[in-house]
Formats: sequence, structure tokens, C-alpha cells
Amino acid sequence: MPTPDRTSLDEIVAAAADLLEQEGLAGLTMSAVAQRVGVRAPSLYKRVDGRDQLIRLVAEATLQELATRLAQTDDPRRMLDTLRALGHERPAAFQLVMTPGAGTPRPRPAFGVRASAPVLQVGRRLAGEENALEAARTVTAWAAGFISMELNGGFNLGGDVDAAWDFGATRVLRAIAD
Amino acid sequence: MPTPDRTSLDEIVAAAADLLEQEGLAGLTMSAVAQRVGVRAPSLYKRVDGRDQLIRLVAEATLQELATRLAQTDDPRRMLDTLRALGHERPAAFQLVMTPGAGTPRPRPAFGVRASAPVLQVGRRLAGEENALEAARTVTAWAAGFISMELNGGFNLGGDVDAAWDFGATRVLRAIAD
DNA sequence: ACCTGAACACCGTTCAAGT
DNA sequence: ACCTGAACACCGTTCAAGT
Repeated sequence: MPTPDRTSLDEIVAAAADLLEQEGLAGLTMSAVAQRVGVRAPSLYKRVDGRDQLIRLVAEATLQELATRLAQTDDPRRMLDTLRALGHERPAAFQLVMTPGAGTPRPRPAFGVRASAPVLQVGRRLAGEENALEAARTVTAWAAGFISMELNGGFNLGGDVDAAWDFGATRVLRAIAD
Repeated sequence: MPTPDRTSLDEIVAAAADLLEQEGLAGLTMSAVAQRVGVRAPSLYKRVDGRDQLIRLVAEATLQELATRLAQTDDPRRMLDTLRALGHERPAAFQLVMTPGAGTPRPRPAFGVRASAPVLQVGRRLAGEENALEAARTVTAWAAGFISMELNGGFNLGGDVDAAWDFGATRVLRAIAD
């Protein structure tokens, strides 16, 4: 006898993403997600393979969102600021996507490819066709590293972090164009 | 009645570090560590506050090691290569230290300060006194981001990763000296 | 067809009891 | 003084039983 659905995959992923931000990766438990969507933990397995896959789905949704936002501008500096804004907005998801720890489930490559397309475009424009990939990687690496360190309190020497972001963004963008 | 010690804090931290590399952070369990050093899990609590502190001690030992290695050269490019070498040698520990996920225990600031001293020295030499901090942060962010992405398979667009490292290192070092 | 309670194997951690 | 087994509260996951 069929039963009306009490939740959905989208709702589950959204609940997991919220939980990730509020409680950290360790707080993203199957019971906690289940409670948020109003079912018991075992019911989640009707829509999700397990916790690892759920985490992966959160990572992929984040990359999706990132791809959309990055595609909205052509200006390199604006693009970097957009990336940083997402990092400040959803620090845990940002780190899950950009610098996942060892053993953390990884998004399928296609999602990364889509998100990096706009950056590659910038690389092409600033550094020319044959240096486009290297240029895109240099910019992405710098930004991801900076934001991760910033979010992790990795800057323990005081000073003005915004000034350092500005300094780095300016120099790195100029550097890849040489 | 006293009993001869069956293990030591150093041995415990070393076992935890090994386990981290071989099984990932999730595999670094108190029982697994205990088994490696030849005691039962509850005995670990005689020397360690708990799992989080143990992870923190592994992170701090890694920063210690990093500080020692970095201090062995003055050449900026060599220093970057040293950092990357450590990342390849102990990927899990490297990521634990440079880009820990949300909720992962963090090393006490003093350890980070010690490891970043040589980089700050380079920043001073290349960018001058008043830009030293920003320059050091730019270089560190780029390197940490690059190595993290590399270790995480974040470079999904093919191409030569070593070439991208060389491209980035050259440009970034030149950029901060402008 | 979806949901549930019960169960299993595993965690981290505490603590009284052993030597 | 250190180590241990037993216990507790928690995980993720499976599965038979309910509707």
C-alpha cells in the first residue's frame, strides 16, 4: 500500500548542508539529518546510499552554486571576490569543496570542471591560450589557499587580512598576465 | 604498586601520525592507536586528554617538522619545493596542518608562528619591510592552495601539474617583489 | 512504496577494580 | 602508578515487519 512521501532528496541535501554549517562535518550525522526532515534515520537510505554519498551531494550542490555565481562576471577581480564571498557565507561547505581533508568524500570531477570553466576563461584572456591552464591554476590555488587559511585562523601574525587579500589579488592577477 | 610504563606520549603521537597517513583521519581511532602501541584504548587517557587533543598533537608535530625543514634554506624557490615535498611525503598530515576541515582540531598558534617565520623572512627580503607580511601570506596561500588541490585531485583538467607548479612559483615570487 | 523499531558492529570516554 | 574489563551513550547501517 503506497504511502505519501514525507521528504525528498533535495530536502535531505539542504538539511545536510545546513547542519554542516551549523555543527561542522562531525555534526552532520544521519540521525540529525533525519530529525531535520522529520523521519527516522533508516528512512534516509531510501534516497541516499549512505553518509558519504550525502556529503558528496552537499559538495556537488556547493560546486553547482559556485559555478553559477562565477559565471556572472567577466572581471577577474570580481570573480575572486565572489569566491571569497562564498567562503565567508558558507565556510564549511567552501572548505569541503576546495580543500577537503584526507578521507572526505570528493565531488565527481564534472562538477569541478563546470565551476572552473569561468576561471579558465579568465586565464585564457589574461595569459593567452597556451598558458591559460597554468594561469587559471595559479589564481585558483592562491584564492583557495588564502580563503582556507583565513577561515581556519591560519593567519596568526596579526595584520590586516583584507589588505593581504587585496595585495595578493592584485599581484597574482598581474603576475599571470606577464 | 608501581608498574613499568608500557608506552609513552611520543610513541602514541607517532602511532597516530602513521595511522593518519595510512587510514585517513577517520581511521585514526583510539582503539587503533592503542593497538599499535600495545595497550587498550582506556590506557591512552593516562597520557592524552582525548582524540581531539591527540589529533592536535599530530598537527603540532607536523608544524614542528615543517619549521625545521623550512629553516634550512634561504632560497625562496627551494623553500616552496620543500613545502611541496612534505605534502607529497605526508599528504594527510600536510592537509591537517595547512587546510584542516571545519571542526578539525587546530594546532596552537605558536606552532604556526614558528613555521611561518622563514617565509616571513623571505617576504621581508623580496618585498621590503612594510609589505613583508602581505607578501609572505600571498606566497603561503598560493603554495598551500596548490598543494592541497594537487593532493585532492582538484586539478581535473589534465595538463602538466609540475609545469603549473613551476609556472605559479616563478610568477608568484616575481609578483611579490614588484 | 515508504517508514519504522530492533538489532549489529563500531566509536569515544568513564570508572571501579586489579597489579 | 599504570593498566584493564565492563559499561554508557553514541554512531552508521541492515532488515524484517508494519501501513
